[in-house]
Amino acid sequence: MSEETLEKVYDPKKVEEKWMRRWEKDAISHADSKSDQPPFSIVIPPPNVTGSLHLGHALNSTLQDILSRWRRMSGDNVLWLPGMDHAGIATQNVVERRIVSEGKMDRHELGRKAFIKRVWEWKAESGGTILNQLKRLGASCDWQRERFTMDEGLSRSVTTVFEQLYKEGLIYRDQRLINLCPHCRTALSDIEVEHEDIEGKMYYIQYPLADDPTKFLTVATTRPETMLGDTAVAVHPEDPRFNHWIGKKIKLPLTGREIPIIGDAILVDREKGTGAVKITPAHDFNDEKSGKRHGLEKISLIDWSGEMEPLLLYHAEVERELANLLSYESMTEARKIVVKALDEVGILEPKPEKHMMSLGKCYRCKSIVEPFDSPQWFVKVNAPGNSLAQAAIDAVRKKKIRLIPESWEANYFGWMDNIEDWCISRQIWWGHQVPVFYCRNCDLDYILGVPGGGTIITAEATPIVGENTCQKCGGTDLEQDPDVLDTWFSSALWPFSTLGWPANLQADETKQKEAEALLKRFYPTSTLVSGFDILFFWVARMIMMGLHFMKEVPFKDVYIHALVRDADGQKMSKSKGNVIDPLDLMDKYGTDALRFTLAAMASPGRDIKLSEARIEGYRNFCNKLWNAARFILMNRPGEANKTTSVSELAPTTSANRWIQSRFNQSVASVDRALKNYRFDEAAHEIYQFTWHTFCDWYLELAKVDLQNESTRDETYATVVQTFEASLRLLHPFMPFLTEELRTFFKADTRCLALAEYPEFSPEKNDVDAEEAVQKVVIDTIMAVRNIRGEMNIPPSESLPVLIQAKDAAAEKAFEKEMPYIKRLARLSDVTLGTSLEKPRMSATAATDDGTIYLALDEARIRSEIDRISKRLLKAEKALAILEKKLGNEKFIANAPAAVVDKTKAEQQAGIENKNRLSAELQHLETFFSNPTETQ
RNA sequence: GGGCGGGUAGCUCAGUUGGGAGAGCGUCGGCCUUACAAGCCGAGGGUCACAGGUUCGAGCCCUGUUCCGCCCA
Repeated sequence: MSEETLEKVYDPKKVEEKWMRRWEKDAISHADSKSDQPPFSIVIPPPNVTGSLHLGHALNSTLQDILSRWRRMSGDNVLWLPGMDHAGIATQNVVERRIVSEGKMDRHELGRKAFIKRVWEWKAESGGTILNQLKRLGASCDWQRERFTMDEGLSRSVTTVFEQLYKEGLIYRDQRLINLCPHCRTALSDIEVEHEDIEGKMYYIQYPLADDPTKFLTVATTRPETMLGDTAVAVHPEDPRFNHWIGKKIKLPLTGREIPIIGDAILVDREKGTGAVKITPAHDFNDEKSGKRHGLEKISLIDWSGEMEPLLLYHAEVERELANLLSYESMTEARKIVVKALDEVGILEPKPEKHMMSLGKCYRCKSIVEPFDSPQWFVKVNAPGNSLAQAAIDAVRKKKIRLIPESWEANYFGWMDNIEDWCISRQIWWGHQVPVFYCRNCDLDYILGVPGGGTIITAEATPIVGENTCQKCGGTDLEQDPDVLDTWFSSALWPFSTLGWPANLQADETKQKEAEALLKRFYPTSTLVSGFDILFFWVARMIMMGLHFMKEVPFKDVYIHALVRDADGQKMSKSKGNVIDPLDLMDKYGTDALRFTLAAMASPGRDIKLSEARIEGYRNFCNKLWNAARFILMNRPGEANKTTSVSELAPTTSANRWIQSRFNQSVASVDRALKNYRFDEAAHEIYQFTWHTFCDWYLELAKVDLQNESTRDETYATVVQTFEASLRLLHPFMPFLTEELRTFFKADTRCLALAEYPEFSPEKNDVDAEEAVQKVVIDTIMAVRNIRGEMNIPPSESLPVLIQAKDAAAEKAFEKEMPYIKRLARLSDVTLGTSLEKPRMSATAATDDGTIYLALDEARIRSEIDRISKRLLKAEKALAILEKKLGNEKFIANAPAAVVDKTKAEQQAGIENKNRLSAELQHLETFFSNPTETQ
């Protein structure tokens, strides 16, 4: 290919798809279960099967891809395992909406079996678009090993885990309050409830004594509608106002019931409210605990839809007229009705009082959740002697698992120390059905049909787990538990279930061997990359399950990244309408630019406010590299082939030696940054090197050597070598562009993705070359440019200068590097020497090795005076700080000698600089006091 | 109420053994310098939220105040 075919501007669209296909064809990311290379494994946080790529995924996957590509190129046997989560509630809702739109009422009309079939059909048709989007992002997952939380193997893992935990007593069934989402009609775990502070109203209700209706206790509540389910009123046992009433009875208003007054020092805070508290154990978590302490009955009022249920109202002995009004009303409606009824009786104290209260909402549908009394399955997380949580805490405390950034540890410990049992049953259909059965013969009374379809099995039924027959009667007529497991239950097993655990249950011997090999090689996985929002949902539970079943941590490092927000720092959400679609950004700026932006902004512990300006900047970076490649191709010797062998190249020119040394140091920085998960630092280092060091300085210097017959070949070779190596260094961040560009310089049939990552080697450091170029070339050129810039001397105006070298050695150095200096500073003519006669009036600049004189015509003397004045002011300021420091005796006495010496040296240099500048200034001013002398 | 993170240039943010205040974008000035105007060269811009303390020395360590964000109760 020649330069004619390279367009002036990089167009990502033309190359991205090609390389996506090529990587897939070459299976660059397929891990070898038998390879002896060091393993490196990552399991992807499985996106929801219903999902489509958002910026969170883009960030998460970009970081994983950078790690994967980096380790792969570094010689590791990399497994990045992709897959999806069945996302129980979310998926069920999606499919259910479709059914409704097709004219059916709801899933119950379809029936469970048919519904699940429909979900699978939906998945086959429209599920998993996100995986293709990940491919577009360049994700180098091992696509041949894609898994799904509901696939056969993973379902086997789920059943195995459930049965074992049950047999260990770590899974149990209980009837208690859980969080009910009335909209999703299912139980939620505690962390699936989001809390929101809202301004509520406090109601004060007078509860009359049963034996003396003239006396009453006033209770305060934010939820008056639940009073129909009260089973006691509590006061503080040491509260002299009320404690003599303990043991008496209350006639519960609006009902036919009498309830006891009890003393409860835990529940009642004497300072707050009225000092008397209504207890509703079926509708409040704290009341349930108090009820348990005092043996109170739980009287529930609502059904699974969160509506007032007539039979329950009857059981609660609610006055019939009121019960009729309340039947099938939501809690919100019920509140209005009950408040009105209380008011009519005249026992509502009118104290309109605003009160901040916390409202629980479903994390899926944002409906208000209700505490609901029902039979559910739980995982016991802190069983004495067999505590899942304690093991998970210890693993992090003993650094078997590192959280990065470490600051998340406090959060992790805080949550784990207070963790409560995990409610894992969900009353939905899409998911792993609880692998528990009940005997229709023995427990028929406990298996209840629910109006509108479905089954409820009460807590009294005896679970049959891992057996085909009833242990009591030997019967085989079994009914499976209708609930399904929390989606997070199966994703908790992801790091080992995806590798084929349990291997002994694989279908055949080949599969078993493969599973064993995978587990042995890739578990524990190396790194988990996760957003902090699922630290508890997912990460903590993987740690518990991994430790329990594999006896080893599931991953060694957890890199926790932040949220991607919009440019104003707002969380992106559909309802706010501020969602930025990463695919749009990829279309507009190219995938590499987006990836690079995300990596460069991924500073630990800080949210990413994504701005398009930043992406645009990195789009420009892509273009810069593209044009560097164009330039290099333009300089390719006609007959040269692509396989420039430069591995043993020992360059001789200063520029060539310099760039090799500089590149080597960049490699070290990038390596250090990546090892510390500092994606931002790695990205900045590569950006800085390729743009400013390689393009801005080196290529400009190389132009000189390329025009010189004797240095041409080595220079072209060095240019290509360094550029190609830079592409490799950059590849994990910008896979598409780097692959494309490398094809012009390497006839390698392998992808760049499989090439070697640059390695730092101390012997490649070249201190002499670095110093020569920095001091003699760069400092000099910058000095001249500063003069030009300040005086607006255009580059087209070539300048003659004098360079006064400070000694013979310096003179030699200037002599040697003069071609670079002349070209980059655009000098027409240079007079070099150690004792030159300087021009009468000139602009001057000093470097370590000499002084540069630029003859001035009269018109520019004024601006030179300005320029020198500015510099003098700066120099004086800097010097003053140093002198103050050195004038402090305590500094001399206490600071380390090295610091003092350094400061003294700086002071010396500062003085010389200042003196030189002020002398120069004086000299320039003589022109105006005595202009004739200029001639 | 408890916990965590943050307040650094006009904007977005870096800045970890305490000793130089930095980057990108934007701004200003000069350039179509034979790869790149999505570019090149130069320049300006900050009492590092506030108040104390430790130290020879604090953006960095300690205490308090304040504002913003998040998590938990």
